[in-house]
This record gives sequence, structure tokens and C-alpha cells, in this order.
Amino acid sequence: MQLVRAGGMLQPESAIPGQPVSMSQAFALHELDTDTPLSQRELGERLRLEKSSVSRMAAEMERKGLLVRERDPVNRRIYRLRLTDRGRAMHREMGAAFHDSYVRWVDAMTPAEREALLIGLAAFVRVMREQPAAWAHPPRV
Amino acid sequence: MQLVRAGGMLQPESAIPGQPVSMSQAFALHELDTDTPLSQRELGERLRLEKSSVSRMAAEMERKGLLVRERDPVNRRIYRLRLTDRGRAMHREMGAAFHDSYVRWVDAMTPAEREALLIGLAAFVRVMREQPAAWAHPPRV
DNA sequence: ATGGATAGTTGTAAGATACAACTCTGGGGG
DNA sequence: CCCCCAGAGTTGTATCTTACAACTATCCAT
Repeated sequence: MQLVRAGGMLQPESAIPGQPVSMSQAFALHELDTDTPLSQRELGERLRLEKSSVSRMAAEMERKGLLVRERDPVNRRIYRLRLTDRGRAMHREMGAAFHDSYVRWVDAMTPAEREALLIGLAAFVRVMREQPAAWAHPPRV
Repeated sequence: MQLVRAGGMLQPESAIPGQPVSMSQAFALHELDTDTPLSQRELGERLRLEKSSVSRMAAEMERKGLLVRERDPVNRRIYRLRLTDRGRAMHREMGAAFHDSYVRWVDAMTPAEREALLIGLAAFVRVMREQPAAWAHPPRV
């Protein structure tokens, strides 16, 4: 609870400098900043969002110039979502903004605490991914 | 990012068994389950929510029977938000649901990882509270 | 007594999401 | 070869949560 609250997650906007992006859009930038472009269905699966939500989010991100939606030539039903340079820049900017805070936080910790955080958190994320939370309530896909 | 995603935080509901409560309401239950009742202003401060949002949330929680709003006799402007037995029960239920997942996660970690998580996370929350995130964007209070 | 500060409410608008019904494309089975 | 079904995505609609602005009610200090 304290993690979420201190991270300011109840607010709709994450307020990255420049063009603001929503929480989901921030995650989408992160998922899409790879070599292999995802389809909207795949993106929705990773974000646990319903396809219509993904459709609108992708349209909005395209409108902002963060990505382009190209139909796959071999299967024209599916899109290949590719980040634009602007989208990748936004992702880097987000990362940098987070990094600044992260550095300040980590500086305020003792070396032993830093070490512990790395080990403990990595393990926690690992087991969380293996066994989803009981209260996670994905949309009916 | 993985913490938030694995925790299923992009969905509007946290889907606790029984009466569903929103994310903010869940946090409110947690803040209010103490001996000293808070005012709406204080609750908003802790949750980083604007007073009108708190007003509506409190009204809704009262409607659901989770709390009562009593005017402070010595200063009739302010409310004292008191959880009902039902509200406290809901909080306990939430805690239990979280605890079940937590136990499963912690069981899947090695003792060293458990130890590290406790130390590292406690320190991280401490420094996060001391120095708010740069991107945290509280409402103009 | 009056004016300013404080706590809360109501009007309104925007954003994110789910669900349902729809369109468009592709792959088989008759 | 055609038709039907499954899969990907879109659009209509409703709901929920939130912020901001303007308001009311109460308190306190001068």
C-alpha cells in the first residue's frame, strides 16, 4: 500500500515532462520498445486490458505520434504496433525521470539496504509472475 | 512496472470477495481503521486526493455502510470518519485476501530472499516517504 | 459584528475501462 | 468453389474515478 501511495498511483496522470501519458500508455511504451512489434491482442494480453481499451489506447498513441499501426502483410487482420522515434524518445524520457528519483532514493539508503532491495525485489517479482495475485481480476478475454 | 502489472493495478476494481471496493476505498479503509478518526481533509492528504473526490468517496462508503460521518462536536465544520464494524470487517477481509497471496509468494522464495525483501523494501518505503517521487503530481490543495 | 480562513458539497467535464454488437479477414469442410 | 466459423480489431454505450471551480456553512480574530 505504501509503495503505491508514495508512488502517486491514484492520480490519473503520471505527469512525465513534455506530452503527458497515462499509466497504461507508459506501460505500453515499455512493452513496445523492442525489436519485434506486437499486435493489439498481444499488447492487451500483457497489460491485462480488454481489446477495445487497447484499440482506443493505440489510436490515441498513434494520434500523439508515439507509434504507427501497420497491418501485417501476411495476415491483414492483425496490426504490428511499432514505436516511432518520438515514442522511443518518450520511453527513454520516462526512464530517465524515474531514474532520477530512483537515484535519489537509493542514495538515501545504506549499501546493505540497497543490496537487500535488489535481491528481495527481484525474487518477489519472479514469484508474483509465477503465481498471479488472487485478487487479480482480468477482463473476460 | 512489473510490480504494478503483476499486481493487476490497471483494472478499476480490486475484486475483494463480497462487496467490491475501489482501489481508493481500499486505501481509505486502511487509513481509517485506527482509533483516532480522521477528517475528510486529513484522509485526502494521506491519499493525495482532492477534497471533492474525498467527499464523494466518503459519501459512497457511508452509503455502503462501511463508515459513518459524524460532525465533530467542538468544530462542526469537520467530520470524524469512523469505520463501522462492517468497514473494519471489510478491511480484515482485504488483509486476509492479500495475506493469502503474500504467503504463497513468500513460500516460493528462499529464506535469504525473504530476509532481503523485508530489509530492502522497508528501507525503500522509508526513503520514498522522505523524498516524494519527482513525477508525483498531487492535486492543488 | 464583520471579514477572512477552513471544511465540505455540488456542478461539470474528462479520461480509462469493460461489455456487447458489429465489421473485416482468413482457413477449412462440404 | 462457396459458405461458415473463428480471430483481430472497431464502435456504441455505460460506469467509475478523478480534478477543478464555484458554492455553502462554520469558526475565529480583530
